[in-house]
Amino acid sequence: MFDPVAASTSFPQLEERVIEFWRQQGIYEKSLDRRRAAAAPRFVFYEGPPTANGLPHPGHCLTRAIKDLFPRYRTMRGYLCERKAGWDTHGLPVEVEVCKELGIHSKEEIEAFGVEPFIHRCIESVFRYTREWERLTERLGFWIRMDEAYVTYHQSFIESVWWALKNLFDRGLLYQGHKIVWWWAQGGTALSSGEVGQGYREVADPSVYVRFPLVAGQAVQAADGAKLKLDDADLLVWTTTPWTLPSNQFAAVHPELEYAVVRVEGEPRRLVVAAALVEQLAQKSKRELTVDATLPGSALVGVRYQPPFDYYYAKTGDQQGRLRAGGRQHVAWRVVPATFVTIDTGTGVVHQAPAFGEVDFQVLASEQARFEPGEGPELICAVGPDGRFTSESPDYAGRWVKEADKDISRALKQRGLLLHQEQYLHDYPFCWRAEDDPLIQYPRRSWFIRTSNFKEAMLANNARINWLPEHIRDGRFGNFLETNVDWALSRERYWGTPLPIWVCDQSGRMEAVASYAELVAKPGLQGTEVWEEAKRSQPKLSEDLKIHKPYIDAVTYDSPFAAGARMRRVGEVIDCWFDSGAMPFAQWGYPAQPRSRERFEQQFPADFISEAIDQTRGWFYSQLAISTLLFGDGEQDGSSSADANSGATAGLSSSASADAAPHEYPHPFRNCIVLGLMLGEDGQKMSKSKRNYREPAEIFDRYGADALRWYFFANQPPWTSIRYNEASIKESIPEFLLRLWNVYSFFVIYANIDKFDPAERLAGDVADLSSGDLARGKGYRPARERSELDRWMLAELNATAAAVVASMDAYDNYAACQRITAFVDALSNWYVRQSRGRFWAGEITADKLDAYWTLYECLTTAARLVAPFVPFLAESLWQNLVAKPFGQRALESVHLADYPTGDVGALDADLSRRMNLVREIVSLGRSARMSAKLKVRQPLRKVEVILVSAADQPWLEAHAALIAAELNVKQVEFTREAEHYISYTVLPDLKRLGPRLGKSLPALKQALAAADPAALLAQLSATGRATVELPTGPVELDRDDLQVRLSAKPGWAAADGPAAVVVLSTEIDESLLREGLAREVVHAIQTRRKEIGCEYTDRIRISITTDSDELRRAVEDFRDYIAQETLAVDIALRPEPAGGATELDLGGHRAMVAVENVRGT
RNA sequence: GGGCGCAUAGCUCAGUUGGUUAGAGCGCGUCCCUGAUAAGGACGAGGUCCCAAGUUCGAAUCUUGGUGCGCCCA
Repeated sequence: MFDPVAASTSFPQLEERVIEFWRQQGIYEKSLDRRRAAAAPRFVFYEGPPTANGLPHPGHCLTRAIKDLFPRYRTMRGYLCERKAGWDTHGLPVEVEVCKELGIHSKEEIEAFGVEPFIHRCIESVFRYTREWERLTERLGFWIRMDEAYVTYHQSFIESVWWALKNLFDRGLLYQGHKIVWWWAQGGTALSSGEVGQGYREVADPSVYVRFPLVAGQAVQAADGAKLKLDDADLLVWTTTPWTLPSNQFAAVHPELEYAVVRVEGEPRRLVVAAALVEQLAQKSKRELTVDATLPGSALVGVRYQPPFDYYYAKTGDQQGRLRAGGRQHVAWRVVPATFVTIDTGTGVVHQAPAFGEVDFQVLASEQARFEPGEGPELICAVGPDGRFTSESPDYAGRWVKEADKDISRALKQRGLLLHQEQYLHDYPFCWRAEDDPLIQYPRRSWFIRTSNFKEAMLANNARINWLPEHIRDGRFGNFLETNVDWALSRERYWGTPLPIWVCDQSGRMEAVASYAELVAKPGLQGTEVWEEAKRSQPKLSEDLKIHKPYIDAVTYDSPFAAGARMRRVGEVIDCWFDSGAMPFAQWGYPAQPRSRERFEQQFPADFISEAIDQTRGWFYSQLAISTLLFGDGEQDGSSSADANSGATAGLSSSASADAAPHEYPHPFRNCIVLGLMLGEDGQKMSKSKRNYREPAEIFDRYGADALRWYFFANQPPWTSIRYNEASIKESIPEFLLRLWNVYSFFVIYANIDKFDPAERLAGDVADLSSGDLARGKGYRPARERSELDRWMLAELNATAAAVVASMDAYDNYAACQRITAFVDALSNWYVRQSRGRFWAGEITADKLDAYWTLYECLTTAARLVAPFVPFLAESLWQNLVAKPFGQRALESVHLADYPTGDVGALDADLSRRMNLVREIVSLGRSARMSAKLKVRQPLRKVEVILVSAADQPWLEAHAALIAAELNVKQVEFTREAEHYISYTVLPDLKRLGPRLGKSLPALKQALAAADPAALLAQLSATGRATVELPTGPVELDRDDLQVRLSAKPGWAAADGPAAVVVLSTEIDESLLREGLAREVVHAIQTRRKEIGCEYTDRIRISITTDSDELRRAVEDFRDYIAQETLAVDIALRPEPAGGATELDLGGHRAMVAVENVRGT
C-alpha cells in the first residue's frame, strides 16, 4: 500500500520534510559515493564565491538554482560531481560595510581608528550574512558542500594566491608602473569606480582653445599631394582642464579624419584643425576663417610643436630616442595618432597629459613601446598627490589645480596663445564624502600583471569555451579581451590578500614569497611577535589573520641583496578579483597543502560554471586570465608595458609557465552559462532600498522552492534578462507541480483500492526501477502486448526522456522543460483521462494491470526525469511510489538513481503522429460543438471527418470509438468526397519551391489561386504530377510541392484545422434527446453525491419525482446506465417526493430528487 | 561617449537554417467535467512582431539608421 496522498498539499511543508530526509540520510554524500564506487568520470563544477556581505535576493536564487540543476543532472547521468562551496571575503565592500558601522569614511579615519581593530571588524563582518546564505542554499535545494567551503581569507587560500603571484613575479610578469586613478586629493585616496559613479554632477568648466605653435622648418603632404610648409601654423588644441596643460606631452589627431590649415582674418599665423569643425569654430571665435589646404590626419603624425609651458620642454624638448623599428625620434611634443579623437566638439586636435587621463596614459604607453627600453618618453606630472602644483611648474607651485585654471587661461591670453574661451557644461565626478571636492585623475604607483602579453593566448583560450549564449564569446567577452590592458593588481587598502613582495630597504631590489613557512624561514626574521602578542591578548583571533595586514607588514628579514639591509613588505593588498580568479587551484590550497596537487588535477578545468553577466569582466575574466598565465602554453612578445623601468628585477625564465605542463584550452572552464540580470517587478534593478522584490525566505514559505526553480528553468532561457514576476512563480504550481501531483494522487487512490502493490509483484532488487527492472513484474506485459494507449504513453515517455537528455546535454534547460511540460500534459489530459474507465473497472484484468504498470512506470520515470529540476517533488513521489513499498530493495532516494535516457526501441513516431491527429480531430469537434451551441452532454448521431491526407485514415477508422466517446457521438464517418461540406485550396510549398522558382513564385501563387483545385488534385492523384502554366512557361509540380488546405463551407456545424475538417450532424431525435437527459440526471446525481459526502465507493438509493413525461421516459430508458454511473442500487420514480428531496433542473425539466447513502445498510 | 544585449497579445515570456494562418501560460469571455474534485479541462476573443529604410519571390527573423530600456566600461 502507498501512503494516501492528500488532495491539497502544501508544497513548502513537503519540501521541509524532504530537506530533513536528505540531511539525516546524507543523500548528497551518498549520491557522490555511488559514483565514486563506480569510478565514474568527473563532471567538474566551480562555485563562483558569493560575497556574504549582504542578504541574498531572488536574483541570487536564479544563479544558485542553475548551479544546482546541471550538477544534479550530470550526477544522475553517471558522473561524479563534487560541489565545494566558497566565500569571497576580501575587498572594498567589506571595508565600506565596516566603515558604515563605525561612522567613518576616509583612509585617514581608518588609520586613526587603527588598522588592527579595523581588520578584526572586517573578518567579523564577513560572515555576518553567511548563515542567511547557507539557509537559502539548503532551502532552495542547492546541493553543495558548505562545511568544507573555501574561504578567500584562509591562510591556505592566500598562500595559493601567493604562490601564483610569485610565479608571475619570477617570470617578470608582475611589475610596478603607474595607474591613472580617480583621486581625492584632499583626502589623499583613490576612489573605486562605484564611488566615483555616485559623485557625478553637472558643472561648468572653462573650455579653452589653445595654439600650439609648430616647430619651424617642418613640411607635410597635403591632400592634393602638394608639399605643405607649416612654419606659420599652430595646432589648435582644445581642453576643459587648463591645469593639465603644463603637463602636456602630446597632441593627438585621428589619422583618418580630414584636417584643414586655415587662415585667421587679420592674424599672421594659421591654424590646424579638423576640417569639419572650421565653421563651428569661426562662429564661436567670431572670426573669419579661410581654408588654405586640407590634409589627412595621418599626414600630421610626427609633426613637432612647442607646448604652451616649457617647464619640461626647455630641458628635454630636443631629446631623441632610438626606435625599436629603427631610426630615432623626438620623445615627446609631437602629433600622435589616436582613434578616440572625434569631431563631436572641440577642434579635432586633443591635448594629451598622460598623467591626468587614462586614455592619455595609454597613448603614452604605446609611445613608450615604440622606443627601445629606457629611451622613450617618461611620464611627466607637474602636480603633487595633494592636488597642488609642484615646484616643477614654479609659476603655479603650491596652487590647487582647479584654482589655477583662470590664471593659466590669463597667461595664455597674454602670450597670444588663447584663440577662444568659453564655459562648458558637463558631468564631472566629485568626492561622495566631501561633495565640494572635485576628483582629479592622477597617476599612482601600482602593481600590474602583464596580461597584455597573453592577449592572443587568452583569445585562443576563449575561442574554445562554450559560452551560453554564444554571443558572449565574440561579443562582450571577446571584445574585452581584444582591448586587454595590463591588470592593475594592487590596492592601497587594508582588508585583502597582502601582496607577497618584500623589498630591500637599501637596494630597492625585491623578491616574492610563496608561503608563510617560506617567510619565517628567512634569515634574520623579525616582527612575528606582533601577531603572537595580539593572539595572546585575544586568543579568539583567527589564525588566518596572521598573514593579513597589519601583522604581516611587521615581518622583516635580512636582505640577500645588500649587507645589513632589511627586507620589508610593500604595503599594498591585491584586487580581490584575483582571489576569486585563483579559486580553481586556491580552493585546494595548491600547491602547498597536502594532497592539493591530486585534488587540483582531478578538478581542473571545470566542465561547468555559471554566473550573471556582470561577471564578464569580473570572475569570468579573472579566472581566464590567471589560468592562461599560469597554465597556458605561453605568452607572446610583448606589446607594451606601461612602465619601462619596471620593478621586476628577478628576471628569471620569461617564457616558462607554471611548473605544471601546459593544459589544453579551454581552461579553467569549458561551459559557461551567462545568466541574465533579474529585474524587480517594477522593471528596476532589484535593490534593498526600493524593496521591489520579495525576500526569498518568504517565496519559499508561500510557493516553495520547486515552484521558484521551475519558474526559473521553464519560463525562459536562463540568459534572458527577466523581470521578477511573482504571479509566474505562483503559476508554476497548478501549471506543472500540481498537475503532476494530481496524476500521482490519482494513481495512489486507485492502486490502493485495487491493492496494486509493485513490491509484491516484483521480487529482488529493483535499483532505480528502470523498465528492465519492471519487466520482471508479475502481471507486467511487454508494451507490444498492451493496448495502443499504453504503447502510446510509453512511447511518449521514452521520446520525452531522449529529448530532455539531448537538451540538457546542450545546457538547454528551457527546451528540456518544455518537453517535460508537454509530457505531463499528455499524461494528465489524455492518458489518465482515456484510462479512467480501465482503472474503475471492477475486476483486475490483464488490461487493468497494464494500465497500472504503465502509469506506475510513467510516474516513477517522471520522478527521475524531473529530479534535477524540482528535486523536492521528485523525492516525494519516489519516497511513496518506490522507497515505501520496496524498502531496502530500491534506491533510497530518487537522486541516487540514473537518469532515464529513453529507450529507442520504445519510440513509435507513427503512433505519436496519429494520436496527435486524434487529439486534433477531437479538438475540432469540440470547436464545432461550441459554435453550434451543442453541449457535450448531448449525444449526437455522427460526425464526419474529412482528412487532408488519406494516409492515416485506416488507422483512424479503427480508432473511431475513441473519437466518438470524446465527442459524445454515435458514429464517426471518414468522408472522402465531401465537396458539399468543404472547399479546397491548393497552396505551393514555398520552402521547396522558393529556391527553384525564385522570382516567378508570385506568378505561381496567382496561377494556383486561379486554378480549379479539384481538377488540380485529380491530376495529381492520377499521375502524381500537375502542370501549371506560367507566363514564363509551364511548371511541373509533384505532390510534395503542393499543400492542400481544407475549409468548411459556411452553413455547417464544422471546424477546420491544418489536417482535417470535422462536420457535426446536428439533428437530435427522441432517443438522443432522452440520452442527453439521462446524462443530465447523472450529472445532477453526482453533484448530490458529493454534497451529501459520499465516499468514492459508497452506494446510493435515488428517488425522482417529476411532472415531465420526457424526463421519466429518459430515466426509464437509461435506468441501468444511470445506476452504473452513480453507483445506485435503486432508482425509484415516485409520485411524491421522498424525504430530503431537493428540487433540481434536469436539462430544463424540473424534478424533486432524493439521494440516500446506503453505505451502512 | 563606447561596447554588448533586449524590444513579439493586457501581463510574463517562446519563436529552431527567412516560407504560407506568429505561439504558451496567466488574465479576460463562453462553456464542460464533477469517482484526480479546496482540483481539472475545452473553446474563444485579443498582435501596425518598437519605428523607418534596405536586401529578397518572400522579413518577427538578415542589413543599416533611429527610438526606448538594461548591463558593462568611459
